[in-house]
Amino acid sequence: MSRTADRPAQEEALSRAVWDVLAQQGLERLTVRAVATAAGCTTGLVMHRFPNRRALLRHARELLHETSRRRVEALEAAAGSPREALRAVLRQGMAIDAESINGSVVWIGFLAAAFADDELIEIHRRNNGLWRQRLERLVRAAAPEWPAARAATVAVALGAMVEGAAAFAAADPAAYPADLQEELLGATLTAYGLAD
Amino acid sequence: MSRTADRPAQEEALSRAVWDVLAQQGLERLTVRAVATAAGCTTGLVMHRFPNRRALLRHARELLHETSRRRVEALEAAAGSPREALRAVLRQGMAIDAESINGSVVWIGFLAAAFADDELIEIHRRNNGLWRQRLERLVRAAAPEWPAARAATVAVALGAMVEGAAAFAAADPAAYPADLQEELLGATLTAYGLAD
DNA sequence: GCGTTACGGTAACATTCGTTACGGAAAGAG
DNA sequence: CTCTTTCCGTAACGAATGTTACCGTAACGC
Repeated sequence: MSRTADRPAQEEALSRAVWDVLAQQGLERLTVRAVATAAGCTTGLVMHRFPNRRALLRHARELLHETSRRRVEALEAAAGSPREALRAVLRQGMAIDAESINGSVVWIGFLAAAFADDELIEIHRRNNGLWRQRLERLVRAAAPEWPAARAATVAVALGAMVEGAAAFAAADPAAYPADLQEELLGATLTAYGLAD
Repeated sequence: MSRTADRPAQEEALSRAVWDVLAQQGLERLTVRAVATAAGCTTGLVMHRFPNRRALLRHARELLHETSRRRVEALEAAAGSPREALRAVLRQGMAIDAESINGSVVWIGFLAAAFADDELIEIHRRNNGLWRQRLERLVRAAAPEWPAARAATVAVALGAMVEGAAAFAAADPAAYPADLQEELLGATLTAYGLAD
């Protein structure tokens, strides 16, 4: 063999470049050239790592999910109680600092792109289903006395509220500051009887 | 003068074509030619009605807001009680049939486009602020005994839940059917003590 | 009926897109 | 040191984009 490039590391760097472009320039300017520029390389490397643009987006979407899954599992493991775990996991889905605001913008960009790409929408649905299952499990642990149907409904309601709040905050951070979002989460958990 | 074209009607038809393309092909395929084809004309008419593509998108976005505002006000006027009005207004924000699912897809498309267009994001923020004020007013009417801060928080929480649920349903209608969304709304209103 | 004027379709423009092909260069094998 | 193999930047391709210019045409005033 000759020189060996660290392909996984390059693929991850390119995926992060996809996130950057999506966060700072939007879906319409998410071109192969823009990604290459953001990654500090040329289109040559991009097209040698991925067969085409769609595969690049798919990889970036999968890696985004994987990253957030790892973060969520760490939060869950670090939590002192089921209700603490539920709150922490929901909280990380909101857009409460510059990084998570960027994350929400990227999330919305991928969602919009998915409507024009069957494979992206498939990835979205699978990940959303896993997210829903996770929330359901956390709610069941936080309220063991509830019937299963109640836990399922409340889990989706909580997930939807967090997702919507993150979208609001991503589009207008000044109007939806961090403390407002924290208050939303606290009020909602309290309303459902899931606060500490 | 010579022949007089019904410019407002044409502009509305073109805006509706923008919605159609956004709903059926996604933001990435939202081109001037695609809009013209969907409207049954050529790019010539489009570019004679709007100075450029961005102005076309802006008009379509404004008209979308105006349309939904009228629908919401009709629901509000037809409601028999403040709580009925609140529920009806929130319900119409969800994606419970083919038309409202399309509406949610379009809404997400415009939001994603707004991140790359200062004027679009400005329109979004203004409309979102009006939507927030409306919900706040409806919540105050539905729970007159609440302090203002409580009403404001709950209004945003309700709006975020509806928006998130609509996004979930738009991306995966089979996993988030109409009755599930109705149940989400009912459970959330009940949790806040705002159900009938 | 005729001339004028706005209307909008046609076609072209430069630019940018995704993708492909090529070639120079760097690193390991012998 | 040399040969070989992999890596990736360069440059080009055709297609598609937003936008502009042009021109036939249909309707209205007279």
